[in-house]
Amino acid sequence: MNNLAAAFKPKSLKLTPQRIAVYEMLKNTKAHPSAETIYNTIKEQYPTMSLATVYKTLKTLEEIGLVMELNVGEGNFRYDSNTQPHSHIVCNKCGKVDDIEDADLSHINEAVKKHTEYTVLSSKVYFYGICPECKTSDESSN
Amino acid sequence: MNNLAAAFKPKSLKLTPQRIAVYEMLKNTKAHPSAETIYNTIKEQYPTMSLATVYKTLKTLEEIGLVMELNVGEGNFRYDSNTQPHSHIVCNKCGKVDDIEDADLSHINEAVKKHTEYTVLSSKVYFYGICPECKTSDESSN
DNA sequence: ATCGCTGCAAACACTTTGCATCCAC
DNA sequence: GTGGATGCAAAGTGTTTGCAGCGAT
Repeated sequence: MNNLAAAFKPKSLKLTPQRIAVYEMLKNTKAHPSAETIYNTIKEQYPTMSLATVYKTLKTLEEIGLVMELNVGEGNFRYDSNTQPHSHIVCNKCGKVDDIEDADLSHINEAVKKHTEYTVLSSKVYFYGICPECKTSDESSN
Repeated sequence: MNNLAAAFKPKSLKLTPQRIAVYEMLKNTKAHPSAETIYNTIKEQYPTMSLATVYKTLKTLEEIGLVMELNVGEGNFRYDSNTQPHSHIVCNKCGKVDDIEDADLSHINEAVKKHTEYTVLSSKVYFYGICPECKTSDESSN
């Protein structure tokens, strides 16, 4: 939350309970939730919270670099409060999204510069597969 | 189009003019168009074509592996008739999407297996940057 | 002739916007 | 006190679906 205050002050953004709740919720999960999921979670404690506010807050947080949007190809966005470069893996069965933090993929940005005339600024890498839990339930259903 | 006939016959899918038009249009462009763009292009020659048919056709083509969906994070899907593994680069200025075909990124699937308990099946890599055309127009506007 | 495909319109899911009220500063 | 934020509802996108008529096999 100190993160929030520090980032908000110079932009004269207001530190509202709703914004704090959205950011704290994201900080405390590894699930990369969608706006809808964030809304449903927070609503339990902030019954007045509206989905539009969640969207507006996420957009604000993204603009100041505290949150990043993920798009794993489901047709909606997921959000991640880890803004360090890292890749993600999606379970093709249950749709879960996990971080992949330790694999160093930073060299691919360098590698690709030899093959394009674009100025390369960033990259997003998504892996797809089957998570351990779904592998286990596969076995039991066979 | 022989591709189409060959892929359709065993699945008893019908080879309609609309489906041919969608697939040929995708085969003849490098622009990774959205469904809407495909629709607008084809409509000139097939005025009766409907957007719903474009969507249905793209879904069918994807299911039989003749087309792949791209999701560069715009909130819609783009389509690519090149189903060989390759990555894409998106211009942050004009939104253009280009193929990156020569950079060998296949090793990242192997690399990531050391860092996850998922069974890794596939990956999607998107680079973001500025395309040569937009770099040039930047200079002239400065 | 059959069964799948088309095309229209309506429905849907996700996200954004307008605006009156509210509250952090 | 003021200007930005909230929350509702309505509108906007992109995509999917239902169904009657059509057309490829």
